[in-house]
Amino acid sequence: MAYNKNDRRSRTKGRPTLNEVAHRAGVSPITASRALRGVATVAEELVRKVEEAARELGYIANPAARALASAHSQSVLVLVPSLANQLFIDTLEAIHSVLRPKGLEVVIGNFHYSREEEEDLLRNYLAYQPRGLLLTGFERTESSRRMIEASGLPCVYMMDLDSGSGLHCVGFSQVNAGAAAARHLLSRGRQRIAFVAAQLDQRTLLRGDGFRRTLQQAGRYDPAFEILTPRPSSVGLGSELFAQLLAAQPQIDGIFFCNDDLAQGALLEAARHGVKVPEQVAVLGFNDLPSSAFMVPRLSSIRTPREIIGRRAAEQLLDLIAGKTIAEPVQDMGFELVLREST
Amino acid sequence: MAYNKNDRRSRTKGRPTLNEVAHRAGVSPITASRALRGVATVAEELVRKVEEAARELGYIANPAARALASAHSQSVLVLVPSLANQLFIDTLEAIHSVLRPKGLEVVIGNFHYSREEEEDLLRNYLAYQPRGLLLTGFERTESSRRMIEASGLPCVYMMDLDSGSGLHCVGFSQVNAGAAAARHLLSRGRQRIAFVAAQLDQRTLLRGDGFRRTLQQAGRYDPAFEILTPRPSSVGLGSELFAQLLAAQPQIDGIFFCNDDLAQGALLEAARHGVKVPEQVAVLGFNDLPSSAFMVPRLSSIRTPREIIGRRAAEQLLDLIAGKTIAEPVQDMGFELVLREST
DNA sequence: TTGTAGGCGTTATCAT
DNA sequence: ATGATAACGCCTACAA
Repeated sequence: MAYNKNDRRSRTKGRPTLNEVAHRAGVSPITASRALRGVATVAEELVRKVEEAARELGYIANPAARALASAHSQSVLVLVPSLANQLFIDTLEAIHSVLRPKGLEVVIGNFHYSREEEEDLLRNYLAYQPRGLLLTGFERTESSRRMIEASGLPCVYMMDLDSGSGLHCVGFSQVNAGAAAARHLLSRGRQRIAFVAAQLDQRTLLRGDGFRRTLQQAGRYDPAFEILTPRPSSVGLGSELFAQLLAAQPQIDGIFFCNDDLAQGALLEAARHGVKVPEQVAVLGFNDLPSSAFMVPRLSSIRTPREIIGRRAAEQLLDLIAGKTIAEPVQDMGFELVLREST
Repeated sequence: MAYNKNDRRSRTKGRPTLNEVAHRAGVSPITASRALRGVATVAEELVRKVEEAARELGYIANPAARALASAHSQSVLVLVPSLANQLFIDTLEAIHSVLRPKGLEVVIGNFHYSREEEEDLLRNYLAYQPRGLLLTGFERTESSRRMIEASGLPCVYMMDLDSGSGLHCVGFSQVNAGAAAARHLLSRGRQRIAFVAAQLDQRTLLRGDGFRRTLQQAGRYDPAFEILTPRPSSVGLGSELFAQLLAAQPQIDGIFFCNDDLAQGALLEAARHGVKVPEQVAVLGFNDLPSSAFMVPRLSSIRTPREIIGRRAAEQLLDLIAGKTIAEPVQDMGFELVLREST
């Protein structure tokens, strides 16, 4: 019997193909395919044979061929604004932990807080035909929105909540979190309360809104007590802004920082200048990063449930991919005020 | 003229294909392909036409089809041990900045300091037929080594140096860095010098070796002044280990931490207990993370050139992919002692 | 410089 | 329950 050129039984180099597995198992390629994917009805014994053949050959499916034939890859595209913020690393880990066991690859796109970059990432990565999308927040370009819509892909939005839109989202109310921060500082008897924010992404701004509104309602809002800068958040920036704020407004007795790294920098700067925290000025952070608990004084913060958000968002996406209807498209995971020594 | 079923001129749904671009430009698909990739010799005017057609159609090549036909994707696989360490984020950013403009996608694999996980990642991601590999360090399983070898892919090793092997690597001598740390502490007149390390990956251990050897040569080595733990490095752990070490060995007057986060934790713990740094005990970190410069006192550290390492490694890989011969397969990027207030 | 033919490895569709 | 056949969209090889 002559082998035709498509027959790979005798091939000795390169990775094994489904064909070879099929031959070794004595079945047709399509049966091997089905057996390996656990779909449809394949006789138990055949499944066993195929799996054995695959194992012996060290067979691993070619994702490109698979994607081409099925018109979709086994990946999920996750877009985050930064990798420098531990917040998103934690989120990614959580996502990973639920998607990986399901055989889905997590493709990470870092858009550096740039809407244009996010748009580019979408344009490029959508071409990979991912199974679903995990996006951060609701703020993006019109083009991005259209591409997401046009892709028809299941999509879950993380970190923020948006009840009106009908979008699937898992997060917490940024506005409420900001309000809670203000209420806490107020409850500590603080009178002249500042807000310091960097990066100025949508969520930061919403936090600021909630914070500001609460202060206003308490008759304690002063726009001079606000520093907003688009510069990237960091410990160094926190030190700098703290010094700047206290120099300009020495009477301030409470500060809410939009992220823990800023607050940590403030704590450090305060120590350097002998400013007593919380006696002279209370410092409240946001996100509760791991190191915050070890600052001097230990930083009070608002803990955001990024692990749960990541997990739930991934699970919800899994359901969407499976075609299930989501009972609760808007999942509020809340947040937690973590009181330590700095407030 | 009847359209055959392969003819997509009239197709109205789904993403545009190369065929459609070709038709619109009035050329054959292969010419369109060549024009878009900028390969071979295609008449300038045809290139223009094809590009215009592609733009009008919003054409984006299907990576799966491309990978299947060409037997390789447009991705580079980068394997790092952690995303929680800013060190690797910086490295990834640098890699990104050189590979992205060349049209290469950076696929990130986080192996969580686990050799087994790295092996899994290789097994899975090699199936994607990346153009090249960017790996961290030299420590891995035999299987991993074999897979890398068998893949025949260009590969550059980052962070450490290994002159004997003939492997391409970009990094610095971990041993020398450890030695430099010891020499510095010694030069500060420290007599009882400790070494605190977590994670215990190969590079950390090598740093320890260099550090230890230098102390031994100076007659100042005491094994009781060493804490090695496989637990993950963090600020909190640094605080804990510092307290533990000083309780057990109060006479210690200098400590080298294998990573800045540990050193930062130590500084915080010292402040909490009124231990004077550097008067009573000098604290030296490693990597020089951004926040270290803002600690109280400002942390002395050894700055590792991860940005340059990432960039150079990526550039070297690009050369390898292009089939160029590398003049300097081993690139020592050095390190820098950053003296601040803690030593 | 351009085009033709064929195949890359897998899965969907339709039979059996 | 299993298989034959034909795509999937692009690129390599070779031919013109």
